[in-house]
Amino acid sequence: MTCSPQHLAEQIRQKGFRLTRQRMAILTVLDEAGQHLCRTEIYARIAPGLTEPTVYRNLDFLVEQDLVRVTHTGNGRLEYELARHPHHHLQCRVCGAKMELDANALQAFFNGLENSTGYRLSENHITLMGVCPNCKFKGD
Amino acid sequence: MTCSPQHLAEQIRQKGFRLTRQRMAILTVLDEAGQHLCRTEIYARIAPGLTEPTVYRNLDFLVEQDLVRVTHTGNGRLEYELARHPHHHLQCRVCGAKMELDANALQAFFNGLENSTGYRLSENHITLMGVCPNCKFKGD
DNA sequence: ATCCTTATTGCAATAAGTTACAATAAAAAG
DNA sequence: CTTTTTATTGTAACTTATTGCAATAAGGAT
Repeated sequence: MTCSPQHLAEQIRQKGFRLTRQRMAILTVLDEAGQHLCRTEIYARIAPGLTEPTVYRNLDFLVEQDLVRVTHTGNGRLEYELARHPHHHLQCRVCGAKMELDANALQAFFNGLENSTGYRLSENHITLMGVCPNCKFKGD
Repeated sequence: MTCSPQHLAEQIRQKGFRLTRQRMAILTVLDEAGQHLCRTEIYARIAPGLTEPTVYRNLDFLVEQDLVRVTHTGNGRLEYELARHPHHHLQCRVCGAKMELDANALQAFFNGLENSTGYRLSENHITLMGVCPNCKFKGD
């Protein structure tokens, strides 16, 4: 896997930044979780010895460096995960179930928008809200 | 205009909720701003006498009732505006310029996703990030 | 291995946001 | 108009997030 914590750590060095135990700890937590976590969850899971400002600042840093991806969920919170394969999310606003949308599924749409607006679209990890088939059925 | 503060206020009553001066004050601030505002900005602009919990709770309430629309911007903050015509935003991550995307421009894309996923997509006000033509030119 | 440089961290103070619950007031009924 | 009901608000305590700055330690140089 090209996105192990070790690999990401190496990228921090290559970009000319310092690899600290604090940054390593955050990457490890995200790796072991294997899913989106919000800031407080990350802070809670991390081994004692890191302060909140450090954790939050480093999350911002890792996002800026494209080593961690951030998305906003239905509840308005930001959630973080290691930047593995690009994807988006579709979340049910009733039961909260989430499904991944492959980035390719949105590519054509993004291309069309680039043509019509002149913008270059980049690094959008979006979470769309909807109602899943299950809850839709119950609702009817 | 079908979305004046007065009209929205009337809808609150029609839905069986109470029209309080606090709710009216929030709608008025959003109306007079005529643009997205984040929570702290709204709280700052509002006439004295409203408390933070009241402002924030009512923003949540108004969003739930579809009278106010919320979107997440590039900086991770949530921004609010009166629910006028449905649209989305495209924001330049370099200079911050924003442009509106008409909801119709995304309709075909949403329809396709509904077919392939089985989800019903509802009330997504999304903000896509990109680089505007201007900044793209300077960058090259 | 030791010394430098300065990016990064921790601390302390502050600001922003949340929660639980008692007090208030909007709207309906008499 | 007065009373009643209960949705809504304000208060106070608490949790989470941010900021400025001095102390620390990562990584390059000697």
